Amino acid sequence: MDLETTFFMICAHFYDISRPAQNWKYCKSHKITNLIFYQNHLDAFQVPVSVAMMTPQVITPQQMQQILQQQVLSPQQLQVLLQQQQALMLQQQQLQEFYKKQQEQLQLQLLQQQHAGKQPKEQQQVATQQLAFQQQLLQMQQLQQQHLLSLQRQGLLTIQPGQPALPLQPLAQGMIPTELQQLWKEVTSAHTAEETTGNNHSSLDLTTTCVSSSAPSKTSLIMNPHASTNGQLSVHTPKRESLSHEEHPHSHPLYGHGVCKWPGCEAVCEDFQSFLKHLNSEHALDDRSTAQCRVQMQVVQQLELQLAKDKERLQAMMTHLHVKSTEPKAAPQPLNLVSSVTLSKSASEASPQSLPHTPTTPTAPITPVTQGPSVITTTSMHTVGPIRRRYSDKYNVPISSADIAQNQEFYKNAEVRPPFTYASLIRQAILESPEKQLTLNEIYNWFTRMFAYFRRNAATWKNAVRHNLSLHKCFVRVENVKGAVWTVDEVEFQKRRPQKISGNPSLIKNMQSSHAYCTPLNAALQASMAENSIPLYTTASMGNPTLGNLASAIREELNGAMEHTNSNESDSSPGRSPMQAVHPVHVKEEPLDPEEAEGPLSLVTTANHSPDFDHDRDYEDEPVNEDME
DNA sequence: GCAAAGCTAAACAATA
DNA sequence: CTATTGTTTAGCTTTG
Repeated sequence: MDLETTFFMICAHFYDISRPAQNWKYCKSHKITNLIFYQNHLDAFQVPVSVAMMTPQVITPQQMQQILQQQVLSPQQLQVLLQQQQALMLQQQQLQEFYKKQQEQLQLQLLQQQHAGKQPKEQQQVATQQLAFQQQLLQMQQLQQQHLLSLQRQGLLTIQPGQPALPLQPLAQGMIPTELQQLWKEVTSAHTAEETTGNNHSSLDLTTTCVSSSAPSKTSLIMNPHASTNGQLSVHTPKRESLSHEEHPHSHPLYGHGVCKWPGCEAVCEDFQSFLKHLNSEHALDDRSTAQCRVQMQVVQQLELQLAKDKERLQAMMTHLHVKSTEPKAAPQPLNLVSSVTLSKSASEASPQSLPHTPTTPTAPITPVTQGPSVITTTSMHTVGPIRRRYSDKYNVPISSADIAQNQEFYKNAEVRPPFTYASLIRQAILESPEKQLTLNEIYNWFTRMFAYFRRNAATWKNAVRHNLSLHKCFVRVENVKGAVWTVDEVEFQKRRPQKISGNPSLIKNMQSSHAYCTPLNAALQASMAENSIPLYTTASMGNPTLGNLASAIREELNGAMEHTNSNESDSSPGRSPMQAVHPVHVKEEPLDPEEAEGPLSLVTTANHSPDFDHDRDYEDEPVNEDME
């Protein structure tokens, strides 16, 4: 007896052989497939390669997608990455400008010198000078980097804790090059001054530069909070005052957890007094301290700049999305969408103060994804192309009308792969149709209409749809006058679920609790289900579409839960799908199981033409018209 | 480690 | 003849 025959027989035990051929064929083919595969390729199991942590500076769209979907990073980390990207771009721009300026200067110098003396020798000299100057510039830049790096190592430039190894460069180099240059010059000159003369002359330089700074008030705030009232900022005395900080004995910003928080210091000070001593001795007004201070100033300014920019951007995003989010019907639940949950979380945590309207609208469409190819997030996420199940499938199975309906705006506009299986989506498409039946083309249209993601790679997903239709016995092909349509055998569909949902009962709970506000409905549904007559399509007769969807969700969850608890009761239960009994149309060649053919419920007939499905018809204009042809 | 479920690709047949 | 629709197989990954 060969392997296939053996398996054929085994499968016949588990699957009703009298069912349509596709039922057990699936079992046979798949199991044999797997068995043969495992027999022949035992050594070929591949360990899924987990994507290594990307360097923070370069994020490919794929990685971005993965980050978003896998919740690898916290919102803060995402924020940081965003900042880094911005800083990098800024840096590039500024570097270009910087070089341009230098070129102009050189040109100017050249011209001047040419005017002064026109001897060719001098021209050569100028040329060499120019070269030397350029080299000097390069050197200077390198030194800047080195210096900043060393500052980072010393901890001079502190980074928020919890951030993943944030490199300094993006931030520091985000500074305006001229500023940086000057900063570097001053820092180095301070050092050299220290080395050579040891005097404090450079501190005077600091004073002048501080006073002549473009943002004196800001500077004063940073240097000394008390000096803000001082119109004429004098660095020397206020700074000393600020450093002594005697007014706030135990809340010195430079003192915490018994450690001096001076950048790069971290000296342990047992009490506040010793800290003050340490502060006055180690961090007195000298060249080093002032230099460090200035570095810190720059960092803070840069951060503020970044923050302002990001705030602005976030505000714009939120405004845009808020407008959009008012479009869909009341859909206040982000539900179990991995991506949207993550995103909304990150969005709201990123800078809550700039979002006056968000706290009250935790809507699913809080997505950073706006339409149009100009927006980074959208495009970068979809350019990934066909993504293979990056999403977590465990959330797929309990797909419900509510899941899709409440997030439909999101998926309509964002080319994000919906975290639902093809089977679930097909079922949803069919159930949303007024007749509970769709042609293949109508299903296609539903996909493209409801999900931006499916506006790409049509060949792939259409093939998958056809594959699913043929493969899963929950999809029944029905010959119609117009041709063939597909319907859903709800019982078959539900049958598949207990396996998956069994491992995750908490999911059901969460689901139910998340819909706690319709508890009465919940109870009613439970009651109705307890009677063993599952009112599969009663939602259609409910007035409120949202409630209907919610009820549908609950019912489905309960179905899953119940089927899980009393195993295969549904097999013999009268709660059979009405689908099979409903359509008078001729069913496909294979005769149905007589038991199944007598579906006791015919609720669907009343629901079929319920006007309440009109809200779904918004999305069905096209296919309906197309079908008329 | 295994089984089940899912996805993608592709071959192929039937049909419009 | 071509495009669409439907079926099936295969190979692979993910999940429980």
